[in-house]
Amino acid sequence: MKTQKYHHGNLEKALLSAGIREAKATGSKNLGVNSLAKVVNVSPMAVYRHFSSGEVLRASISQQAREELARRMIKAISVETTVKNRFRATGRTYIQFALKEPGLFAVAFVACDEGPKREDNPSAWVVFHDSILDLCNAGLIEANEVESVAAFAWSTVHGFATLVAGNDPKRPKANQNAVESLLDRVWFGIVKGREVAK
Amino acid sequence: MKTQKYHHGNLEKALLSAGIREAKATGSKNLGVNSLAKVVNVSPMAVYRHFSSGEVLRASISQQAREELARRMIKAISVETTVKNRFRATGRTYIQFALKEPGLFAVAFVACDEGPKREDNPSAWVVFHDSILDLCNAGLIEANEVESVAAFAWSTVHGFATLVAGNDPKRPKANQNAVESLLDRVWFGIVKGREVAK
DNA sequence: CTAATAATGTGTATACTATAAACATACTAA
DNA sequence: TTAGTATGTTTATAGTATACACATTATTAG
Repeated sequence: MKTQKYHHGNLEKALLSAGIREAKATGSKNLGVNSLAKVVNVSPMAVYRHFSSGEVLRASISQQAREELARRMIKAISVETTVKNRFRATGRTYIQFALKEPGLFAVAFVACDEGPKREDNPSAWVVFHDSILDLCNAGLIEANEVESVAAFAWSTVHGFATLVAGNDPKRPKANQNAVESLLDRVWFGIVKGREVAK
Repeated sequence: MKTQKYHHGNLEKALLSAGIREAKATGSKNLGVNSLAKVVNVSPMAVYRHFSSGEVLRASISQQAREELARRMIKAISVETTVKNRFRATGRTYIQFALKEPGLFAVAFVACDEGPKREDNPSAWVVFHDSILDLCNAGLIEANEVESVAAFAWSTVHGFATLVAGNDPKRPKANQNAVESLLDRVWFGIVKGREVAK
């Protein structure tokens, strides 16, 4: 058994890990300074040596969650062979993330500043946006449509994920067919009927 | 000046009104039991005579916000003359609500149970869903597509509204053109390229 | 009309949470 | 080794939710 050292070793990382664990289990509840400090066996004030406030701590946890999503999207893209399929894979992964990790998803997009911003770490938005730029490079959409398409596709996928991530039984069902049907409709919206053939 | 009566008169309504006012001004901050009690000049514990907990109070305020949105959608629909335009009006109003009343919109859909549920009061979801049933009645979509279309259209509009309601400058712009372009794409996704003519 | 009772509000007390300030310990570098 | 810095703890303050007991008013039954 390891004796309780005065210094934790890597409290910052421990807090973020604990936050992610709590988020997976219970969403945005239990992400308070005191409760997380207790989880990692440290006094509440120790947290402030690494995060200037509880809000900042939660924002960091939120970003960790978004980076996890981005990693899954990148992985999903890597096995696809066409720009269209890569694009669909990003959307599919996004929605599946919300379904499989509703707590993490909720934390990832709670009042966050996620948007078209390139950070050091993989950003879900950037991965998504890049897949749309690829559609443009492949000639499937016009250059002046990129932002419009991005807003539309991101909105649909994010909206659907948000709606299905809630555990309210009255929300839209999200079985395999529902997701693929949604992605079909997104595609029609993107190409505006120009290319309806599969 | 009216003397402070021991009984407030209609504390429940006063709390909800105060909550809506605070929500318009600052979103979901300042919707605590103590702060709202102070706003209406009543002791914190008085709140519990009308709402069993702070969570229940906030859920009621949230529902008020959703009903306000539903009223605006109904009003917008009333001046349109075609099923397609009525449908577009619901989406447009939804997005404009998020733009004009970001605080109210945030409160309306914070961890709420909004979904396909018919309540006594006008529900935004029901208004939206009905406009899609009308598309079906008009023969623009098939009966077996109704739920798929509803999930798609609601997701897109809700997702876009969510993204633009945040005041992060890096989010999608939401000028007139952006909104109409989004609604165009939703329409293509609904009819799946079958009817691309305006 | 009056008295019991129900409805509604207040005051006090407890338990959390966030965080400031002062102090303690341990790591690092001169 | 020692001074300085980084990282933790303790203590104290303020805010929030809410249980419990009590006060006041409204309503209703006799």
